[in-house]
Amino acid sequence: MNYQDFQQTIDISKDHLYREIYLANRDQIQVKKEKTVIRNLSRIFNAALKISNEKGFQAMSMRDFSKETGLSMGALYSYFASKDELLDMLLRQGRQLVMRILRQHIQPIGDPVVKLETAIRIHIYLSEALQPWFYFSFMEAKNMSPSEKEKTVASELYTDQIFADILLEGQAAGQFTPRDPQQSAGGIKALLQDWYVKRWKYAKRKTGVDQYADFIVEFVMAYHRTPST
Amino acid sequence: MNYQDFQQTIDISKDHLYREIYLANRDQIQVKKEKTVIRNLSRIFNAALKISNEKGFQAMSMRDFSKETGLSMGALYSYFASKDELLDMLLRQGRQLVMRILRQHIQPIGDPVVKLETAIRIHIYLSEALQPWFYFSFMEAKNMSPSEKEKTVASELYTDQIFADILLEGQAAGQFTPRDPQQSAGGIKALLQDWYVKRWKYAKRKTGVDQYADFIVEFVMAYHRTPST
DNA sequence: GTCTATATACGGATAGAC
DNA sequence: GTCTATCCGTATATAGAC
Repeated sequence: MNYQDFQQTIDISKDHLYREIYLANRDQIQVKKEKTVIRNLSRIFNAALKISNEKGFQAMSMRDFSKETGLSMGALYSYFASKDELLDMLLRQGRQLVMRILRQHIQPIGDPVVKLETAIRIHIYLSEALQPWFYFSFMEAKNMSPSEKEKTVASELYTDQIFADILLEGQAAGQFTPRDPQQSAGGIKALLQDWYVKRWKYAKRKTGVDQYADFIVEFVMAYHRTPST
Repeated sequence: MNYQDFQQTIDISKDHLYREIYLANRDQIQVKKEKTVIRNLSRIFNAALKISNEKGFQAMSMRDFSKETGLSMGALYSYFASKDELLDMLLRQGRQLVMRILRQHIQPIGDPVVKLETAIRIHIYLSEALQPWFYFSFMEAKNMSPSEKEKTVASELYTDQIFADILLEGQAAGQFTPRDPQQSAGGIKALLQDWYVKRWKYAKRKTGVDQYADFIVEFVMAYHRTPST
């Protein structure tokens, strides 16, 4: 699989995304016309990610935000109860989408070597497709409400565990070198995160997403398919 | 070298650190008694790093800050002209210290294989010794003044280049597998950064700094001292 | 050198008109 | 559904007493 193949599978999901978000947050949202809500939620999410990724969520004033969305401050507050709740909504909905896509792509695969490569590629491709959200979630962890913070931590540990499990399985089958799976999983995650955290660097060097994925796969495989020292 | 060896070399530098900072910022600091300045600068730096690493530099109010330092707001403003200048001073002084120690330890080494291992270990040990500053610098990059931001980016690229140069040298000598040195250097940096960015995770797993350094060295060496596929 | 008290601006949030 | 006008708290920064 390469990035283009992946993109096609995710575009379908994105079509229904804002409708889902609307349905999941019906109680909070005071506006009732579905079409309006979907249009404005899309503006709200995009604007929040854009401004936050430039200067941070806290530094984004509601006046900045109002300007970027094209909605008045009064109108905005009929979509969420407070700025903090907007933050929680963004994180919650993004996390759900990410988790769903990850599971969809990784679960069906049997062979550990193929599964490891697929898990790496899907992570990178997904963080490319949803780069603003990934960066946002990474940088704003500090500002989250305790309950959201907890879920973000849990989600980080969960994806670590996906990799650790694949490695364990492959070691049991004799396909991978014996290494500490937890430690390896952490290392892999660090390499995956660099793609969306240091985007400016890779843009500057004109490194493409497929090129980066190839590199990480080789790097990781060299450690896990070589006799240990 | 292990972390304990490293610590002894850095403690000496730390003794003179605040005196240096005082001398470098004499023009800005209105207080003239050296002993007082050094004592208060130490409080100021530690408090700023502590609060910022909990909730971010912007979210740290001058009232919080005053409480943590034990100095009144009026007194604080005789050590820096504005909150933004405090941020710049913190970053500038930290960067200088980090660069100096890196160069000291890495430059004298000849053999590329030893040099690569040493560069990795020194980076990790240094980020352990100065963890609050490293985390701070990483997370606050967004809020920096344009000139500071530029210097932080330059510093990131500079340390990338240190690794790339070692790899190139080793490849020329036939000691390393041919790989893209820029790409490898970026990957190594990502692994090094995880140690101070995800400290909570390693603390939870009780992974020690020497254990982490051993892991990264093995991981990196597996990729660079194996026949390429 | 350090404090307390305060000037001044900007933040999030809401009420009520349209 | 959306807008404008405004409330009120809290932010940074400073002036002047000690």
